[in-house]
Amino acid sequence: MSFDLTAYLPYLINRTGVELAAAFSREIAPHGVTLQMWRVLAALHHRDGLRISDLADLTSIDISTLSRLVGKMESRGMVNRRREPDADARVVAVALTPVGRATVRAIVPVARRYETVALAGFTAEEAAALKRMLVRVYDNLGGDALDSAA
Amino acid sequence: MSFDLTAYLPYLINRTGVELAAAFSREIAPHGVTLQMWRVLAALHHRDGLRISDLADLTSIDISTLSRLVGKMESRGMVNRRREPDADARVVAVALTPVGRATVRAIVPVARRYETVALAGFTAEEAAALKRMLVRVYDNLGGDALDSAA
DNA sequence: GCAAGATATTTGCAAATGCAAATACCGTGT
DNA sequence: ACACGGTATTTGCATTTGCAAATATCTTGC
Repeated sequence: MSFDLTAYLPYLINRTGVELAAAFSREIAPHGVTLQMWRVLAALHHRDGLRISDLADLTSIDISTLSRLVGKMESRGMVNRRREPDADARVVAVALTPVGRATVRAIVPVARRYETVALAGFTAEEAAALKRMLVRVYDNLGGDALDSAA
Repeated sequence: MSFDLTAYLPYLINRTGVELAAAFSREIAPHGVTLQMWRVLAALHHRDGLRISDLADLTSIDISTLSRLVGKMESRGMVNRRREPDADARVVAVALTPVGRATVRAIVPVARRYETVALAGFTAEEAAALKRMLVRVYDNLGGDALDSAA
């Protein structure tokens, strides 16, 4: 029944993610942005005009949380929400405002520095290998391989 | 101002961690255990009799959340809390009960299977390399390298 | 053209979370 | 022995979270 926590992948990923999130949150707080808001901003920087459900996929934030978060960001002038009249009237397209874009511009350098610190001591090849492996793990979880009984 | 989200390490780590957590949570729910409870149980399995603050370090759960969580787990009979009379009376040692140990025994196989699925297609060397790199990233974040201005 | 089932988003609500203050205890210097 | 600054845990409180129900819209089959 041995089970080595310190070599258990979910443990290693979780603690790294939590640490990264906590440190980064502290750093962007002065910009008036929470970590979740940054995730939305980064997703919209990646591709603007996303729908709420696309944002949920891209940010790993629950869709109902996002609905409220986007509302808050809208009231702060970072994004706007609109239903395209000519398209499916159920979907809400979220787009960056000039303020939102300026916020992204302000935070991207911080984000870059963060990655640099996280990967200190890594060669470019190692960093790329790590990222590739994380994508593979993510993809492994996507399927329904886990639905089967033990 | 380009910023490729899909190659951004914190993004890759976060989405993998969230996915892992969500899927695993679903799976252990029938055992009457939440993910956070499992983290506490796994930490105590790693080393029993830990104090609340040690548990916080090991599980990445906030200490005040842990205080309440351990209370709940105690009321469910999974752990007990005691202040050692001969030792520092401020500290609370948390220990697994027989019920807690049985729960660990029930969940460890699920956890093992999870790691297997997450690492499907990885050679043993690749898996080990991934884990080593995650430890390195975690260690990189530990210091105060991030406190300095950009 | 309309009923019935799908899909996108919002909202209700209870539980979880995290910061800060409160509490309880320890240790040192005098 | 005692005041004082430090440490461990708990508690107060406001915010965030996520599930499920409600709402609005679409789509398909008839």
